[in-house]
Amino acid sequence: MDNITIARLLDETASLLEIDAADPFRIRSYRRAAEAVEQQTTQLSTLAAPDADPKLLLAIPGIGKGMAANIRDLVATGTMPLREELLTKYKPTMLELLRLPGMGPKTVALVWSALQVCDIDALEAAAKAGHLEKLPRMGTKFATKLLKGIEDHRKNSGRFRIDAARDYAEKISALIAAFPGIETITPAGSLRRGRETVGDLDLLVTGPACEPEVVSAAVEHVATLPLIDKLLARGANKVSFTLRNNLQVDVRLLPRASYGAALQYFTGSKHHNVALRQRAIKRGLTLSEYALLRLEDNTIVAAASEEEIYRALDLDYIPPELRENSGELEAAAAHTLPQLITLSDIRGDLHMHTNASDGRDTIRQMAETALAHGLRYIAITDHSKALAMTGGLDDARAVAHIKRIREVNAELQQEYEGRITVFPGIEVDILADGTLDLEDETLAQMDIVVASIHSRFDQSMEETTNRVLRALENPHVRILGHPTGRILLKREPIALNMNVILRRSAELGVAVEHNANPARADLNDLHLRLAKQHGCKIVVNTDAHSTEELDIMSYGITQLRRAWLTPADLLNTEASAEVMLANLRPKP
DNA sequence: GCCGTTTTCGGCCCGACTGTTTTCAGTCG
Repeated sequence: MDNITIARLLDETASLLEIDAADPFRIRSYRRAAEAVEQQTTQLSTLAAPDADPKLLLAIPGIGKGMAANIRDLVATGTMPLREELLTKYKPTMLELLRLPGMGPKTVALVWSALQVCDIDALEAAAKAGHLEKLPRMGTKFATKLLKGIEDHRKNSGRFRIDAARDYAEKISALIAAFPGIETITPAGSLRRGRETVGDLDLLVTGPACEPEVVSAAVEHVATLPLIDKLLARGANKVSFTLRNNLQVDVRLLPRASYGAALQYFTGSKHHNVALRQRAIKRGLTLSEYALLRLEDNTIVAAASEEEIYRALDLDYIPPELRENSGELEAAAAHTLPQLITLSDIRGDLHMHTNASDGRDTIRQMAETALAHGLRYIAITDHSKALAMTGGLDDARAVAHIKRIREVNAELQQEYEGRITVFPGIEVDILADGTLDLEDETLAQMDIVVASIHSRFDQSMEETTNRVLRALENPHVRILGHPTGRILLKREPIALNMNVILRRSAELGVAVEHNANPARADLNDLHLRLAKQHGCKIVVNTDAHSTEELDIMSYGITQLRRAWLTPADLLNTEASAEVMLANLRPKP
């Protein structure tokens, strides 16, 4: 049993305990343990083996005697007594109910005890039949909202966020690569195009072991991978299967000679490929997943690499992120494709948290990791007091925190000879009426004030828009944080008039943030293009809560590339911290 | 359940907001 599975089972047990109305602190122990397990780099199954030193498990923070016993049970038997006991009282499908908006553990327990409802279909039926309204503290409004939530959930489920998909792709690729004679494994499809979510995983495999006369052995290897849940299909050079989480994976093993054509074909998008094939036909050629052929005599024009295929069609190479048939073919023909932004263009990150609020690491740790990532400047922007659960800072603590940030900055400036600058900042909360939850005098002391919405996602579009507009008028606000408030796969974006907000941001010189977090991938390509049109200053930030999360900048870049953005379109590509700061809205 | 210790038990993040209320439980972050 791998760490991820152990973590998932512990986390599920925590949810079941919640439904069981158990001691909240006990529940939190299970959640903390799950997180701790997930972050371990060594496999716990070895530490939990009967002959292993029991101290090794206990050395992990968050794992005590009880949890160590749980983990040993999980590794030995695949389950544990508490989990089994809870599953006699509740159903595993109830865990899915918890993912619906408005459904917490108490409500899940209530519909179970009162109506024997334990899955989404039954809950939907109960809501439609008006049964929910007879329950305490539930009315028509709740039922309406719930039905909408179920609809959204159904629409999204079955799709996986790009970060999860990429993790699975890497895991599977490592297993496939173990077979001798396999050289290259490339994820194709929407993952390669950098879509925010993917429906299934396409993995293209090549190398000497994929040549037609020997490929069957490699196919056998893929078809017997240990993490396969259901084997769906197995052909001469293709294997399809699903993982336990229902993610479908299609693996294709192809000879080197046609790898480029296959990669092009399976990367898509469908519309891009249709347009590309039409272009081929106009030139007396035909494009398939095997090769670009001349129609009259079937001779191969190009097949081994994507570059030569595009070149043979009189096109510049089109990066996968642009392949949506939205003008990229015309631009490639006219040699006017933009020089897209890359990760190495990013020189600063202006939104991150430390252990002063809900982050995990210190100012110094964040700064040193940022430096190691090649950044020249960062802003520490912990939460303000309205976000109480994060330990958000009130005015006094915020001011004290600035002082610490300045001290650390002074130390780092000396140690690293000015290669990294740390700006003091805050992520201030935009309250329901558009005011901010800290005093202007406090904000005046910050170099970077990021204003974000964290509550009242139910306001009307007009109310929310006005709320943001009012916040923008505060002269201390320099960055509008995660503007659409979207939590991918979980919540719709806030209903607001982005056009108006982006226009006003541009007028005031307030930068708009593209949040790099794949969960919050929140300005979509349309918004980003609109922001560019309006002349907005755009920044891409990680919103990191730990040093590891500084890695997620790469996901933000992918989305910027999809929006055709170049380094010149971003503010935090500026090499000099001072120049970047001077380009932000001037301090009052 | 974990942790830290004053080795035996008390502390462990909490405020905003909603829908249903006539004073608050439940959800969310």
